[in-house]
Formats: sequence, structure tokens, C-alpha cells
Amino acid sequence: MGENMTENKKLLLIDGNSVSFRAFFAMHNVLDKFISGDGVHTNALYAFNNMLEIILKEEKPTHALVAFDAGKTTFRTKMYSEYKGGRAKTPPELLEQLPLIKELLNLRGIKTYELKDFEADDIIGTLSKEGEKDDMDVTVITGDRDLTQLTTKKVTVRVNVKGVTETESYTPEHVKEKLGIDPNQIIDMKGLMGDNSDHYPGVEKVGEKTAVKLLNQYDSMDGIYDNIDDMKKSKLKEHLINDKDQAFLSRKLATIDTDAPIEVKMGDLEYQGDNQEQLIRFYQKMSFNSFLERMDVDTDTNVSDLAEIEYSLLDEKALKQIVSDTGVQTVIVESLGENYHTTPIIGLAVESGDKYYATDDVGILENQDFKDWLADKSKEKYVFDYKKTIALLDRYGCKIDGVTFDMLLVAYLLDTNDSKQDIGLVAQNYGHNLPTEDEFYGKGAKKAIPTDTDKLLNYLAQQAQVIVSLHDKMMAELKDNDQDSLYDEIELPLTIVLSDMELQGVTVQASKLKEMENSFAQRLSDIEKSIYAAAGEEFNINSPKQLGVILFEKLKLPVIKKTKTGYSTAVDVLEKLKDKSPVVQQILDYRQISKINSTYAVGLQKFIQPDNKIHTIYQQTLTQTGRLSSIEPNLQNIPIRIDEGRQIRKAFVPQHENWEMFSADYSQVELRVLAHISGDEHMQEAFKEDYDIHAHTAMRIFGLNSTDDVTPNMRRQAKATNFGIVYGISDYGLSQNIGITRKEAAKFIESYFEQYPGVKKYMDDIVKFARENGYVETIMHRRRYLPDIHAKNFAQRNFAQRTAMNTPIQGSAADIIKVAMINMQKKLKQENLQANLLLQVHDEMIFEAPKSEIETLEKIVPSVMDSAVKLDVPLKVESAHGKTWYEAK
DNA sequence: GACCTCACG
DNA sequence: ACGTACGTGAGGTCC
Repeated sequence: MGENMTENKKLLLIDGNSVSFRAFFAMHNVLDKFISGDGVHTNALYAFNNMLEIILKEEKPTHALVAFDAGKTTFRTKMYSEYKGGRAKTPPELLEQLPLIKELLNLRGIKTYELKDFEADDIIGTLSKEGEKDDMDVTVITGDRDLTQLTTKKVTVRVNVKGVTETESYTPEHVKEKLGIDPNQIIDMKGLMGDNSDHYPGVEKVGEKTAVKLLNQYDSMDGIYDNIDDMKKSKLKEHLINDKDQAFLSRKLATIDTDAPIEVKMGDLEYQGDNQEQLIRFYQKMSFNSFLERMDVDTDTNVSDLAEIEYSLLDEKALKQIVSDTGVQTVIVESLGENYHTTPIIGLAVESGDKYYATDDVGILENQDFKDWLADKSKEKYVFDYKKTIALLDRYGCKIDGVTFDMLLVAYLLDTNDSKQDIGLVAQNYGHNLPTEDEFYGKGAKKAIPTDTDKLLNYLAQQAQVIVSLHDKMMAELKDNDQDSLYDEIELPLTIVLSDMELQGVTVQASKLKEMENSFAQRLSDIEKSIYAAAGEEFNINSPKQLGVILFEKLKLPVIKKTKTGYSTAVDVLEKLKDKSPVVQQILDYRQISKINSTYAVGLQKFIQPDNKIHTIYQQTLTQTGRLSSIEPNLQNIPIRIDEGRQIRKAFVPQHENWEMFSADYSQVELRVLAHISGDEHMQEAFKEDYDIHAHTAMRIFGLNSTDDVTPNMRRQAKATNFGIVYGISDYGLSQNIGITRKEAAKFIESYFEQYPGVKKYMDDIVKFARENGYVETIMHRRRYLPDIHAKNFAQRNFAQRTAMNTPIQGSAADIIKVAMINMQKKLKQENLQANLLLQVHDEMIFEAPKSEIETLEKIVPSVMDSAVKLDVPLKVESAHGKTWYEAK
């Protein structure tokens, strides 16, 4: 180890422009929320400071500097006038924040610097070299990958990967691993391949791959051109010769100047630390409450630093005040851990008339006045996670009603990324200093209720306080987004429907599952034996790693696809190897049965409660599209496609004798939604006339005159294309799915768009909408923000575009069934039926009902479902019933 | 805890 | 040249 006599001097260099840029777009979706008193946007400033806090803590620099670009023209534009040409202008909302960012840095004791005719990169390059000469450790923070060329043993370059706080650290080893070349070869690589975003060319047809290959062979661009005469004749050689001048110019442009004429000296860069007084005033001016709070409690967010709040014990005396209060009150019912259907309540808190009450004695729930107050619909209440609160109280014999504000639900509707089902996280997103569950109770094995009861009760009181103080702001945002009816009329009423379903539970016969488990076990052991025989040895078939060795090394089957860690043994790969060896089919069989056995036959038994029922949890605030998800267990993926798996459904039965299972599903709801929102005439006609949609599509894209001429294979391909359209199609994806070439797939798509021009227009328009607004929305104004729609990275951006196309379709379908569920529950009550809604699987509802009610359900369920919303095309519902879920289809 | 695989819409 | 279908949850392996 080298001795460092300068005592760990540490230089921090930040690329001010690129980090500000990232900061701005990372918080672009809250642009309008972050405005200072005098009307200046502050989102980038806020995110920048966030990053700064984290970086300063991690890096503990002794010296620091933030470099900025000085202007549009530099020595590079003089060399090549097109340099960075065609770049989008910096948004004015960001531009106005740059002086604020510099002011902030000044108050935080960090020097800023810019130099005429040079870019921030050159300042950083020059100083990092100087720091290294002084034997300092240097860290560079930037949003720009180009700076990785500065990486050395002493210089680490951290590039923002997601937002501004997550970075990827480049050391020389990491560069080598990632790019396959050394840091000092990066400029040669850029010279050869050019740079689209900086707008300079390299050598024609040379991309990253080719450049790296050449550099591995010839070391540098000079090496390539020294040996060019010896290269054998090829297009590549021709391009290299033709574009030689261009390549050397590009390399020059890509090279960061490490010898810029800067006027600052290392001594000027000493990190000063915060100017407390002025910084506080600055934060106040910017309304940065969270940063202000952090200053008061110092930097440590330990539980002991929890701001104290005054509360009294929630006892009989307090209840007198609470039940007589006519104003809005906030209720906290706390439980720790995973599944709220089984975990105990560990504490309660109520905010009432600006006072806080809390207790860890659940005996209070036996007080009749309290019970009545909780169940009283006319007593308005606020909570966090209404569904959980209902379920917890239910086990203690209490009902709760009158809830008008569920902070979790509102946070989710405002931004699907925001809700992490943790009040601390939501609070922190809104600038409040409340610990998360993990922060307060500890993580993993260390998780525990604090021994100091006062601490716990204080935390609960604080939760109530956060809910009270954020209510107005969040509800106002909801209204601004035009999402108030989505909340009032759909999500909040749905919470009650879902809690009914969860608490009702579905009856599952353990004996039936046990029986299947035994028969699967027998079959598995048979197949196992014959696989071992074919392989010539015993191994763990469930291990993709071991299986890979057997298939591709021992049996020498051709490798079709690789994963990050080894050979892929996924179904699509094995399907292609089926005729090469009989063992492949046996492995497929083994996999299938093993999956059904472990996940369902064995797995589901563990969830059957003493009441012979399974009580799943529907996550209402999780998916990015507005669908529900089901956990512990997941009852939305019970097998159906293959009969062996489908047998599992025979264990799902009604809870009473002489009852039946009844299921009803929407037919092609997503395509109908697409027909509606795209307004495409041909697709709308197909649904209005109730044609077989896939046959109709086949007829159109294959240019036939009648659906009678459509072959089953044509229909299959058209069906896949319809699915692809809904997912945000790509020719590659479609080609993989139906086993045709990419070219053929591209043809399909082209003719699809010719036949359904409205669909094409929708796809173009929705992506444009996402680019302009930063989000997309459903028919009920459910929102999904798509920050990656502006990503520089091709794959990320494309993904965001497909998401923009798919989300309004999938999400609107989710809206529709949610409305139907609410109406259905109402109808069952109105009609005084005993039938119970038990499950929802995205486009279907599953009920149990007395046999005598089945006929009624057959009329009312489809009618409630297809009238849930009014679209430009009809909705279609199919239903079935039988003794078990298996038969109800 | 990451990764692979596979169940559903 | 890039690297892909959209949305989920869970079990098993391996580190």
C-alpha cells in the first residue's frame, strides 16, 4: 500500500451543468410544486442540494469545487462549428435556477468556477490532474459519461444513473470491465465512433463494438492508422481511410483539456462548510422546510432525535373528548410486520381538536363509546392506509366508517412512484421529517417495538400530525390534477369493496391440495429418475446452473441464449432443443409439474386459515397502471392455461353446501379500450358488429375479402399482433413471439397501421403527449409519470415510449373493472342477495352464491359490468358457474 | 438479495 | 448499433 503523507486530502469536483440538468429532470414532475416565494422554480436547486448532502456525507472532502460552462462558444466550437449543434436549448425554468445553485454552493462553503472558452469538463480535468499530482484522492461527480476518460488510480468518476443520488462509480477496473478498454483509450473510441449528442461524426459504420474491437487489436487510433496498410481489404478499412481526418478531429473534440489556463489554486478550494445563518435565511426564502428541519436536528436522523410532540394518554377520559368532538379527527392504528390479517395492533393514536392522544393498550377497543364513534359514518376521519386500518380493527371486533382522507391512497394517485405504503416515506416526499417503518423499528432481525413506550406513542402521534398537516395540500393537488372524482368515486369506495373481499376470504380445500401434492410427488420422482438416466448422473434439476452444465457441456446441445450469469434454460430455449434430445421434453415436464406443485399445491396450503379460507391482500397502491395486485398469496395467477395446473382450481369452492362459484369476465376489454381512445373507425366497427376481432384483423392485414378465408395460423398471428399493439409494439418483440423474421414482423406492423390508421395516430399522439407533459393518463384521469421519455439512453427512452402507449390502455381497463366492482357490490346489497364477491383477476370477477341465486347473477352481473362506463364501443361480458372454480369457466 | 424461471391478465 | 413486447408475485438456487 502506498503511504499517503498528505493525510487523506480529498478533492471533490462536480460538473455543475450536467448535474443541474439531471437534477432538473429528476424532479420535472414536480416542477410546478417547487416555486419559491418570488416565483422562481426551485426543483433543480432542491434536488441538487439533496445530492450535495449525500455526496458530502459520503466523500467527506477537504477541498471542493463545482465547475460550470461559461457560455455557448468554446475552443471546440472554434475548431468545429457544429460542435454540440442541434442540441435542445436549456429550459428557461432550469436556466433561472443556475444563479440560485451557485448562491447555494457559496453558502455551503464550496467554490464555483467557470472559464471563458472552456467547458466545465476541462476545468475538472485540469484540477483532477493537479489534485492527483498533489497526491490527493479525487472524486468527480457528473451526469456525463464522457468524463470517465479522467479515471485513474487516484481519480474516481461517479456518473449519475438514476435521478441524482444514485451514481455508478468508475475506477480504471470498472471502465475496463464495462467498456473493455482502458480509460485512456476512451478518447480514441469516441474519435472512431463519434458522438451523436455532441454532434460530431466519427468513422462511418463504426459504433462502440467495432471501435472497442479495433482498439483491443491496435491499442490506439495511431496504432490503427500505422498498421492500416496491412489490414485486409474490407468495407471497414475503406471507411477508416476515408474518414481519417474526421476521426482525428473527433478525438480532439472528445479529449478533455487537462491543461486549461485556470486561475484558481488548490488552496482556494478548501471546503469551508456551511454558513449556517445565511443558509437558514436562504432555505427560508426558498421554502425548503425539510432542509431547515434537518439543520435543527443536526445531520443524524436517529430515532432519539425524533422531534417531540405533546400527547396525552388515550384513556377513558380522553375518549369523552374524542367522541364528543364534531370536527374531523385523525386515527392511527399501528401494527408491525407483514400481513395485517394476522399481526396484532401495537398501538393507537387519535388527533382531536388539535390535541394528540395515544396508547399501546388495545383494551381501549372494548370501550363501547369508542367503538360507536369509530363506526359512526357521520364522524369524519383521516387515516393512512384505510384498508389496513379496517382489517386490523375488524379482528378486534371494531368497524370504522366516515373516512374521507386516506393519505396513502391520495399519494398513490398523485404519483404512482410516490407511495411505498410507508407513511414515513410519503411524509419525507412532502418535506416532513417522519421516520420510515424501517428507520423507526429497525430493519430485518433488529426490527422490534421500542422498549420505551413513550417513544412509540410519540411516533404514532407524529404520524397523525403529518396526516393533518398534509391533508389540504394533497387534496388541492388532487383537484388540480382533475383527479378528485377518481378518488371520491372510485378508489376510496373501492377500498371498502376490497376489504370486504379480503375479510370474506375464499374457501380452499386443503385435502384436495394435499391429494394433488401426493400425485405430483409421484410423477416428479418418476420423471426425475428418467432424467438422471439420460444424463448419466444425478443433479439438481431445479438449478439452472447445474442443468446448464448437463445440457450444454455434457450433452453438448447448442447454446441458443445466454443470461448474465450463464446459459439460459428458459422455456423458449428448451422448446428449440426439444428434437435434439428426449431429455429436454422431460425437463420441460418436470419444470411444469414442479412449479405447480411447489407454488400452488404445496404453497397455497400454508395460507389456509382455521376458517378453511385464504385471505389474500389486494395491493391498491402499488402498480404503475392502476391494476390491483394480490399477495400472500397471489390469487391472480392461479393456473388455467394448462390442464394439469388448472386442476388446482378444483380446490377453490364455495363456503356453503348448495352454493356455487360464479365467474364473469370482460372479453377483449383492452382492445375495446384501444378502439375507444384511438377512435379508429375500422376497429370500432369490428366491435360494434361483434365480429371475431382477431379474424377481422387477420382479414385486414392479409388483404382478404372475407373472414372465411382466414386460416387458423393467420388468426393466431393476427391475435399476437393485436397483443403487440397493446403493449407498444416492436418488430423484434413480435417476431420473437410468433416465430417469424424481424422483416416479416415489420411488414405486419406496417400493414396493421395502414388498416387501422386511427391506432397509428393514437400511438404517435400519446408519445408526443408524454414528451410534452411528462405523464400519460387513463379515461378516469389516473396518471403515470414517465421521466424516461427524455432519457438519453436509447433503451430507456424506448421503454418509456412503449409504456406511454400501453398505460392508458391497461390503466383504463383497470378503471372500468373497478367501477364495475363498486356498482356490483351496491347491486348485491340492493337486491338483498347472499352472493359474495370473492376475487378479482384484472378482467374478471369471481363470486360464490347459493344455487338459487345463480340465475339472477347471470342477468345482473353482465349488465352491471357492461354498463360500468360508456365507451364508443360496447363492452362484452361472458359468465360461467359450477361447483368449483375449475368448473366456473 | 440478486437472479432465473414461470404462473396469470 | 443500440435491445426490446405491457403489468404483476412467488419459489428455488446460490452467494
